[in-house]
Amino acid sequence: MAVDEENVDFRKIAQKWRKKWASEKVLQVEADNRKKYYIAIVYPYMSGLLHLGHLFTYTNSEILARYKRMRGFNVLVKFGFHCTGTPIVAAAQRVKEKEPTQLETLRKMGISEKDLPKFSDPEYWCEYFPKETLIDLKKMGFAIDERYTFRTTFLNPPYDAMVRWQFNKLKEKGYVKKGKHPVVWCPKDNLPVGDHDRSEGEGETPKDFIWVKFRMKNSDLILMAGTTRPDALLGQTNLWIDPKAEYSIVEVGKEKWVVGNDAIKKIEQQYAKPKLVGKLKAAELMGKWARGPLVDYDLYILPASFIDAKVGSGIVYSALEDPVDLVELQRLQTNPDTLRKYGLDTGVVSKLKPISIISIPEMGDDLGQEMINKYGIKSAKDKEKLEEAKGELNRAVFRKGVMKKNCGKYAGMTSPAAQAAIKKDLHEAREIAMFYELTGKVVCRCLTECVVKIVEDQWFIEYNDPEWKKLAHKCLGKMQIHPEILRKQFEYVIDWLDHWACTREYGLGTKLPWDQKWVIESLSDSTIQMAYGTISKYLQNPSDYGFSTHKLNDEFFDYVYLGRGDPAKVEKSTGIQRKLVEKMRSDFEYWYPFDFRNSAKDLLQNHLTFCLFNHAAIFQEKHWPRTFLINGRIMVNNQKMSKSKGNFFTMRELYTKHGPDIVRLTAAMAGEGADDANYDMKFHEVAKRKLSELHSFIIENYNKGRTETSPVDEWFESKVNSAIKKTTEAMEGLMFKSAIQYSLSDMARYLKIYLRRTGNKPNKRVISLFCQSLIKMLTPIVPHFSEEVWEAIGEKGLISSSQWPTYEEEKIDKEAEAAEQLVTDILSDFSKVLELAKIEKPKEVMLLVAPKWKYELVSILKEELKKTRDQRALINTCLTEKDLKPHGEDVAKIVQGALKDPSKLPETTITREKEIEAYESAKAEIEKEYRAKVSIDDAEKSKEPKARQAMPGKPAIIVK
RNA sequence: GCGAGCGUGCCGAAGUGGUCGAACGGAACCGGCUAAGGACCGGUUGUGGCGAGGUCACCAACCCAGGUUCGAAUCCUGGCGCUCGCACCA
Repeated sequence: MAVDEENVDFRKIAQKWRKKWASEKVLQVEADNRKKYYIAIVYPYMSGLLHLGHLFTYTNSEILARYKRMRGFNVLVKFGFHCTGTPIVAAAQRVKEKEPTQLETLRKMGISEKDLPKFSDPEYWCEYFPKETLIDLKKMGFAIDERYTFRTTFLNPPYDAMVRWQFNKLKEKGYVKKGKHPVVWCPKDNLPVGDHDRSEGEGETPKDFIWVKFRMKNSDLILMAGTTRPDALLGQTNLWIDPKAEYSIVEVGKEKWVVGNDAIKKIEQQYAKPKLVGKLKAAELMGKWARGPLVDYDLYILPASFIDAKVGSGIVYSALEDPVDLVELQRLQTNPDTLRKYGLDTGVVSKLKPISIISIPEMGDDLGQEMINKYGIKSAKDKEKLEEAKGELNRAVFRKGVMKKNCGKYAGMTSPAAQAAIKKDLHEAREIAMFYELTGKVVCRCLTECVVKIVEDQWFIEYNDPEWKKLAHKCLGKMQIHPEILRKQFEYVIDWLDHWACTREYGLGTKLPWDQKWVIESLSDSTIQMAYGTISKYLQNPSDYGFSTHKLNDEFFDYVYLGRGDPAKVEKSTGIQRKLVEKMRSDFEYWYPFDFRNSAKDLLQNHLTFCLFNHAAIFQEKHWPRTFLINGRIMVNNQKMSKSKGNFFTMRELYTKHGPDIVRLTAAMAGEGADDANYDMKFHEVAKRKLSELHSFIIENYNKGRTETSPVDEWFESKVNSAIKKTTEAMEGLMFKSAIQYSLSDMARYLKIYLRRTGNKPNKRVISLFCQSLIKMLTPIVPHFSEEVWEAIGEKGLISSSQWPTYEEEKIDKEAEAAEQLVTDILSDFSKVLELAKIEKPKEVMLLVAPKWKYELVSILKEELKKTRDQRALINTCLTEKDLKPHGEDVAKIVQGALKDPSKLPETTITREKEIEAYESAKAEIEKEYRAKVSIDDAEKSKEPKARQAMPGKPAIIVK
C-alpha cells in the first residue's frame, strides 16, 4: 500500500462538506412521524471559547447523534450558551480594571487590542462568545440545527420567561422557601467570598457551633460555652475559662451574656445587636457556680491552660470523657498551689470525676483515661498526642457510640442521633444559641480576613424534602446510567442534598418573579431547560413564524409543557397564533423527554441530580429523563489540563491545525467510562496516517478484484460481519472508543491478513462490503472524511444520511474463523521449530494431520468433561465408541492429559476436512514465505515418530 | 474527615471465579525490504531451566497483607496510593 501523506487535506474536505450539508439542509430538524432521539447537550459557560474538556464531552453526544441518525431516528441535538451567574460579570470587571492576566486570556482567544475594551461590558461577552462558539461547533461538523440554539438570562426574554415559570411551579409545590444562610463574608467588599476569590483558606466553610447557656448561681449572668458535641452535656462536670483573659457582659435581648471580648463581633454578625454593659476579670468568675441544661447539679468554674478567650465564645464546658478535659483536671488535682493561687476549693476539685455516658464496643467505661493510656500521654503539654487522641475518640463516638442508660430520654440512641435530638430540644427550649465558626482562616483576595455572616432572607430550593427525594429516586430508578457503577453515587447524592440557596444578590440571570431583589443562580436556572430546547426554534426566531415573544407568560408554558389550559386563551394573552401554540405543544410532546445527556463527572453531584429533582417535581412521569452518560475528566498527554501548565487548548486551535475529523477521532480515542481520559497529542499524526491509508486503499480497491471465491473470503466476510456486530453493540452501549477499536483498528488488522493470504487479490464482493461497512461505521466519528471517500468511490447521496450497516448473523462463521486461527497458530509454531532446530533454510515441511478417531475422541471428551472428572468413567465412556476401541492406550493417555489441563483440548473443534482445507489454502503462502515445499498428510500413514503427537487443531510439524 | 470510583506488563487499556502470561493500541528492540527511511513486512518485550524440534515443564506473577475456594487479576476483610465531589463555584 503506497502511502501518500498528502492525499487527504482534512481541513479542505471539512470545508467542502460543511457547505454541502448547509446547502442541502441535512442538519435541519423537523418533528415528524419517525422515531425521535433527543440529545440535550450540557451547555457551556460563555466566559471563553470551548476547550478540550468541552470537546471531549461533546464528542460523545455528537457521535451518538450521527449514529442514531443512521439508525433511522429523527435526531434533535439541543445546544445552548450559558451566561447566567457571576463569572462573566467578574471577568468584565477585571477587564475594566485592565487586569493583565484577564486581558492576556482574551488576547490568547484571538481578540484584537482594539476590541478588548468592549469586554468590560458583561453583555458583550454574551453577544460575542455564543456567536463564536456556534462558529466552532459548525466547523467541527457537529450535527446541530442552529435554529434551535439559544442563550440564557434576561438577555433572552423567552428563556427568561421559562425560568420564571419554572420557579413559580416550584413555589406552588412548596419547594422554594426563605431562610437564613451562613456565608463566608468579606467585611470590606460586603460580598460573599467563594473559594476562587480567596487568597487564603480554600475549602474552609462555616461549621455549626453551639453556644450553651450556663446560668450563674445567685446572679442574672449567663455564661455562654461553645461546643460541637451537645451530647457531652449529659456528662458535664465543670466549666473552663481562660485565667488570663478579661470577659465582657453584653445584653442580648433580655439576657446578660458573659463571653470573651472577641465574641461580641460574632454575636453582632450572626445573632443580634449586643449591648456591652460591663467587664469581668477571669478571677471574678473562678470558683463561682453555674448550672447548664439537662442536669440537676451546679458546675464549678475553673481555669484551663488550653482555653483561648478569642476562640468561640471564650468559655468551654468540661466533660471528662474527653482526654483533653481529663488531663487538664488531673493537672489541677495534682497542683494544689495553682488552686490556692486562684482561691479555689481543693475539696470540690478533688471530688470531680468522669461521668460515663457513652458506650463504645471494645472500650471500657472511662473513655478519656483509656485514650490517655493508649497514646501514652503524660501531661497537658503533650498537645499533639492529645489532639490525636481526642480526634480518634470523636470518630469512634460518631461511628459506634451509643448513649447509656443514665442519659434519660436519649438513652439507647446512637451518639449522632442524640446530638441532633439534644440540639433540637435545647434550641426549642432556648437554652442554646446557634453560631457558625469557620473551619479555618479565610482571607479575601482584597487581603481582608473573612467572617461568617448570616444572610437573613435567602431563598432555598428544598431538596431536603423527603417526598421529593422519593420522587427523585423513582426517576433515577427508571433511568439508564452509564457507566452503571455511578448509580450508587446518584443514590447517595439524592439523599445527601440539603436545601440549596438558589438566589444571588448580583450576577446575570433571571429575577426571582416574586422577589425582584434576587437573581436566580446559575445551577438552578438550568435544570429543565432541555424542555425549552424542543421549541426554541420558534421562540428564538419569532419573526420567521410571525409573532413576538415579549408577552410569554406562565399560561403559555403551562399549556406547552403540561397540556393545561386553553390554546385560544394563550393566543389572547400572548398574541401567538393558536395554531403555532398548538404546534409547539405537539413538538414538545414529540421530542420530550430528552433521551440522552452527557457530562463530565463533576456535574453529577449538582447539575445532573438537580435535573432529576426538578423534572420529578414539574413534569409528568412520561417526560422524565432517560439516559445520563458520565465521562471522566480529560487529561492532555497524561497531565491535567491547566493554563499554568501551558497545556490548555481551545477547540479552535486544534481543529484549525489538524482539521475537525482528526480532532474528533483523537477525542473519541481519548477514553470512555468514568475514568479520566487522555487526549494524546501524538495521536493526531497517527490518525492522519491511518485515515490517509484507508482513503487510498478504498479508492484503489472498491468494486475491484476477482469474482471467484476462496475459503479465505468466507473468513474475511465473517470477520467483517462480526466487526459490524461488535461495533453496533458498542455504539448502543455508548462505548465509543471501543466502537472505533472494533471498526477502524480490528478491521484494518483483518484486512492486512486477508490481503496477505490472498496475495493482494481480494474478492470483489467481499472487499466492497468491507469498504462500505467500514466507511459507514466511521461516519459518526469522521463525517467529512467519510463523505469524501463515499463520493470518491462513486456512491450517490450523502453518507451522513445513509443507513448504518447491518450484519448477517449467518455470515459470522465460527468455523471459518477457527480455521484461520489454526493457520496463524501453525505459522507461529513453525518459526519456533525453525529457531529451536536451528534450521535456517528448510527444504521440506510436512503437516501431519491427526487421524479421524482423534477428532471423535476430542468431541466426546469435551462433552463428557462437563459431566464428570472421573478418569475411569471418562475412559470407559470414550471406549464404548467402536472406532476408538483399537486405540485404547492412546485414548487413556489423552484423557489423562485433558484432565490435568483442559486447555489442551482445542477450543473450537472444526471438522478434519475443514482443517485440511485451511492448511491447503495457506499452503502457497507458507511455501512462499519459507521457500520450502509444503505437504499435508495423514499422520497415521506417516512413519515419522512425531506423527503420533498430532492432535485435532495441532498437526505434527516435520521440518527437514 | 465524609461519599463514590479506581489501582493489571515500559505506557495506555481489556478482562469479574477455571479456557490468563493476560486481548487491543502505543513504545522499545531485533530481523527483513530498501539508495535511505519517521513508511511497510516479520518477530521479540516477567524470570529461571548446560530440560526441549514447537504444540512443553517448573518457579514467580495483575498495589500490599490476610481470607473464602479443589481453583482468584476476578469474591471477602484490612492497609496503602490515586481521581472526582463535599454547597452558593460554574
